[in-house]
Amino acid sequence: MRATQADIRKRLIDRIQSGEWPLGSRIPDESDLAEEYGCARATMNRALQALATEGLVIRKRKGGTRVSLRPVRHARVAIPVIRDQVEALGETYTHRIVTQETRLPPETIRDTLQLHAQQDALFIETLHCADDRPFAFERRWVNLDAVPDIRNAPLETISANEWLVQTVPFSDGQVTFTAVALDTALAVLFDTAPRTASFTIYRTTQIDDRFITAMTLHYQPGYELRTAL
Amino acid sequence: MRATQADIRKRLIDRIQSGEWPLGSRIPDESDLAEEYGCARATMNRALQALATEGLVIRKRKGGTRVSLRPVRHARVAIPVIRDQVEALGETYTHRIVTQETRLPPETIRDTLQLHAQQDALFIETLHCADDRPFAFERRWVNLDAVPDIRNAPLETISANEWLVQTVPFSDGQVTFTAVALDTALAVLFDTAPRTASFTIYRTTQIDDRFITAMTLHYQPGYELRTAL
DNA sequence: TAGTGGTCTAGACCACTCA
DNA sequence: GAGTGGTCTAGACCACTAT
Repeated sequence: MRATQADIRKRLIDRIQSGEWPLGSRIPDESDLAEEYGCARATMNRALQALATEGLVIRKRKGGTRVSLRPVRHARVAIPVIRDQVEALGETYTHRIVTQETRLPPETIRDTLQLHAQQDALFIETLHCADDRPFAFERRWVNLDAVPDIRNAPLETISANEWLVQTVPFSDGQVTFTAVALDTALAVLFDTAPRTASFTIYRTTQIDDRFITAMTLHYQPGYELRTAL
Repeated sequence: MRATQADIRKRLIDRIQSGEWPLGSRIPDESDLAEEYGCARATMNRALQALATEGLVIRKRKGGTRVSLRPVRHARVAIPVIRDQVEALGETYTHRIVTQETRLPPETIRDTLQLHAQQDALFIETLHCADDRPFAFERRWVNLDAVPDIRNAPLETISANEWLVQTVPFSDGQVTFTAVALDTALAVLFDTAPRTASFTIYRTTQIDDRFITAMTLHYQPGYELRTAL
């Protein structure tokens, strides 16, 4: 069988793990390795690029390819729509709008969404439930200039989370994971003690330089976000 | 200038965002698109594969390429060595071993590391500090069969975290992010109130089918893990 | 400035999977 | 069975950067 990129990658990793190529050392260049493994340079290039993406090697033009001294591993975390997350657990998704109003946002939100000084924004609080039990609580500000149509969206039927994903798909954004203590009102919602720890995601969404929405999502106590390295 | 994969990708995304290719619709195949954009099929293939990796389109042999109905975004999170994390903040890293002993692990750890019934494992608790302030607290079990040399490692000088990254680099593993309430002892360490919320990472590490270590890492209250979508 | 990786082209064959 | 994506080859030129 012909050598594939995946095979070659494994064999290269072996040479690193075995210590044949120590951390920080320079390894042969693409052309030499391609010849050694009997493949085209393009194939070896793909294999080495994959290793670079994983953080195992560092590649520089003219500088060659080196085994990473400080391999930084990356985890790829899926950020699904909450409905999908609940349904993936085999439970029934429902949501309830707790607050929905158009008003002046606080300064931090105004800065984040890059709004003008006296510009209103849409504020929505949504409780997401799994089998009627609270699953996550969402606080969201929406830039009405960026998505004016949301004024007419049936948010009782389709959550702002879903509506935005369908309407402004493929946006860019920033995500922050953290842990916060639930305030009293949220503790009541989740039927737990005040100050219980909640896994929390803070997220902003934009398309190009147009800031669309800023959201805080508090998950139910005990929620875990899992992934493979 | 010749059309590059990145240019083409942007132009394809535009056609999706503009609604020309609605969610769920099938888009032309590689060869047609390559002809339309005046590039080789391999180039178009790379562009489309990138979109597939981002979750924007779904590709199937014979089935063609479709715009994803439910785009699942992914965030790529770096999992650095804690020393690097602290030093990236411009602070000085130190660590202190709180506990270090070889003993029988609890059942959950025994299962996770796939140890025999009466097999000892190394238990280490480490406090990681930034400018002498507690930064994160690590509880770790190490499979001594997998890395016997750790018995002789100078763990006071180099933390188990760093030693393992250098010794068994490029391992696979599972990562779980969650929020937990600090117990009393940890609250004292972090100089905060008991039950304060702590961003917590649970992680296991393996090479092939060899389980090396299981670790719980409690970050200081207020810690945030940031990334871009 | 020369060596190295980055990436495109044109062609080929293969592997899935839908009809 | 036929259409589509998956991926390899061989060659070329370009862009960065270490020396």
